[in-house]
Amino acid sequence: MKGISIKDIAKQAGVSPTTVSFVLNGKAKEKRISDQVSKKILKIANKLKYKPNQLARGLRTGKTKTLGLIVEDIANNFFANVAKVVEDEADKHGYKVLYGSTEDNSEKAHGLLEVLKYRQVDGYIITPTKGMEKEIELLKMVRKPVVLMDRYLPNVDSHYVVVDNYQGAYAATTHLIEQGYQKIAIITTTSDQVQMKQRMDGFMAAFKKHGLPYNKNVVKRLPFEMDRVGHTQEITKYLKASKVDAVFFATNYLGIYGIESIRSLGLRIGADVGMVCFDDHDLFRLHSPSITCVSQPIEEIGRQIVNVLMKELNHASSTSQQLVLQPTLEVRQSTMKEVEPVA
Amino acid sequence: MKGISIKDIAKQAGVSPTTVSFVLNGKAKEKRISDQVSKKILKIANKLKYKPNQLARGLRTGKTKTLGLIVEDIANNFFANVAKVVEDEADKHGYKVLYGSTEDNSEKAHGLLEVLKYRQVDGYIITPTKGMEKEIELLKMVRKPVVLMDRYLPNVDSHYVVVDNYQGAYAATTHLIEQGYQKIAIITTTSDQVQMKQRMDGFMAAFKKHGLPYNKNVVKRLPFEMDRVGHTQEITKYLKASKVDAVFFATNYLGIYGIESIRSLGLRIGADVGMVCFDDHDLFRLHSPSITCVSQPIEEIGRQIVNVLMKELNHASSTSQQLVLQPTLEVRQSTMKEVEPVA
DNA sequence: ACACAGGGCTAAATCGATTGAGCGTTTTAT
DNA sequence: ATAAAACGCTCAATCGATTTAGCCCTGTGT
Repeated sequence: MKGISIKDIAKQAGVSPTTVSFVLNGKAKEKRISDQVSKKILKIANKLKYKPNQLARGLRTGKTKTLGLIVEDIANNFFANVAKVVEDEADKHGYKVLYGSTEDNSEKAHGLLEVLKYRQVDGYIITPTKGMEKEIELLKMVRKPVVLMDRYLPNVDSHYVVVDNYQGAYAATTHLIEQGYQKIAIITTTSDQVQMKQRMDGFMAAFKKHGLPYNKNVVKRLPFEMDRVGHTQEITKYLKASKVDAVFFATNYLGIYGIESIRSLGLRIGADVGMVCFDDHDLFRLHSPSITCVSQPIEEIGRQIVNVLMKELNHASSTSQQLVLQPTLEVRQSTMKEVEPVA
Repeated sequence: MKGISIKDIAKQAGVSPTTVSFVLNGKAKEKRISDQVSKKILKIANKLKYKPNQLARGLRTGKTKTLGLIVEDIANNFFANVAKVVEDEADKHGYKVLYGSTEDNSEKAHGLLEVLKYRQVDGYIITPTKGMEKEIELLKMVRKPVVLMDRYLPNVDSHYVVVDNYQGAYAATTHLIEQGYQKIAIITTTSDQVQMKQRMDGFMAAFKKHGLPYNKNVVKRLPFEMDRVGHTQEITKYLKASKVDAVFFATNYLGIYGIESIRSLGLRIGADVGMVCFDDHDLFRLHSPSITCVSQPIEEIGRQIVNVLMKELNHASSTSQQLVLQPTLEVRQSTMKEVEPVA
């Protein structure tokens, strides 16, 4: 029950714990341990199924082989999926993951960082909240690798892995225009975080490129804190008043509320009102008509996050790795003016 | 950067680390440390924002204040939601959570247990896979608290938190009957795990109670491994052949495939074919018509899991705590024969 | 006055792994 | 021939907190 320690191996091999440590850490050559002894130790370690005690090791080396994953909400589809990939990838490198959700609340985020800090995690994967700049800088100070995800902080030079929100929004909007929609609107949040700003910019660029007439009614902003009923009411009201024929929803949940709103007006999605949404969701794929969306490469996001983190853990680079992945436009039925037969 | 240690406090207070440790662990009285010294130490600890190094503490005590959470799939809605509650609750007790997904694969599950073991987690929350009996027994041997979730192993005496699958299925089936559906079928998995068996039993009990005519066509079983296309094809074929007027889907994903299948047959959900599904999903709530389902009390499940675990961590009880929570039937449009206006 | 009983605190061992310094012996270089 | 280098390995300190054993001092009882 005690678990096999390095001492047990040393005893069986008739050598000192030091030697065992050297061999097990691949320093046999460097430390001039004979092949005979090396082999013997390895064999015994295998036989005993020795696993180093990570606590002891961590105490001595300061490395815990643990990563801290701070997401906005682990119960959210996108983050849960990324979390899974991250866990898988980290595992390949012998790392485990401690996670936590911020609910986009700076206080909670701060608390999580505190805990992870005195748990001595080796690296951080963070979906930053507002005003987190100093904390990220602090982690950089103490040379803890940090990779931001989903969004980054414009005035902090850090590693990050995000998608090209601008391009995604641009492509989605262009698609709507090419499908023949004329009065296109964007429904977004009041947030000024970078990812939202870029989606807005991408939308506007496509909008203006095609010379669509702009007035302030083209943009509808809704506060994140508003509840479900509030959202659908506002969207419904807006759709009724503005008589748009297509909408670009800047987030997942806005799209969902949008579906409800469009339906409640008795309008047909696609035929009467086209729609595209940023970020995919089971619901969009399975809905009838299915919903066109800008899909984020979740697998790749997760892989790259861990990839960047591992590089930093091995030898910190001087320049920040800032990866902008391309999302893909998933064309579905919600952007088709002709009614298609249900597949 | 080094972090405040117990020695720093000792130095400032002019006492030994031992004394500091006693005071900080609330053993001041027991160890007869004077109030003066106690207060002084506490004050300094606060001022310095001392946080014990969990590694050192863990090395000495064997307690890491970390829980291992092994779920079937962290990217799955249900598990992700439970995970979130678990994390929150654990945090209240000063515990952090290491997670992992099994994909219902015994090999992966075994690997996860290995890692968590030599990471010295204090307790385990496990969604067991087949043939995990010995491993659970082993953990019991070494007195590591384990709480199973979602399902349990019938021939292992362990703690667990599950929902009343039988009642849930019984209520759902009864509801279908009371809504006037006559030819009711169950579509379930080929799995013989306990939760599936109970759902089947609950269905059959309601079915027979109301004297519905039984023949083997009432039950359709589909293998878990089958892909999406296979599932929808099989379900579609079955629905066409059996001419049922309502279906009880025994899981989440079967219900989703079911929606697709029913639609592809040009049938109206609710009006032509009633449906109920075990387990809720965003899609069911937002689908139109919305889907009646048996909803699991996720908050409560998460809370109770941690609750049981904490009790065990504090003082192991001799009897197993086996909680069976009641699910609730969420009646929605998919079990209404009359077509309702979309809300 | 002397033993004995607390009271108030500390020294040192311990958990398991890592690592800088170093110790004998043999080989190589000069 | 003799110092220096190469070998092959080990000692002991260290990480930070916990915990057992015990030291010294004061007060009490007889």
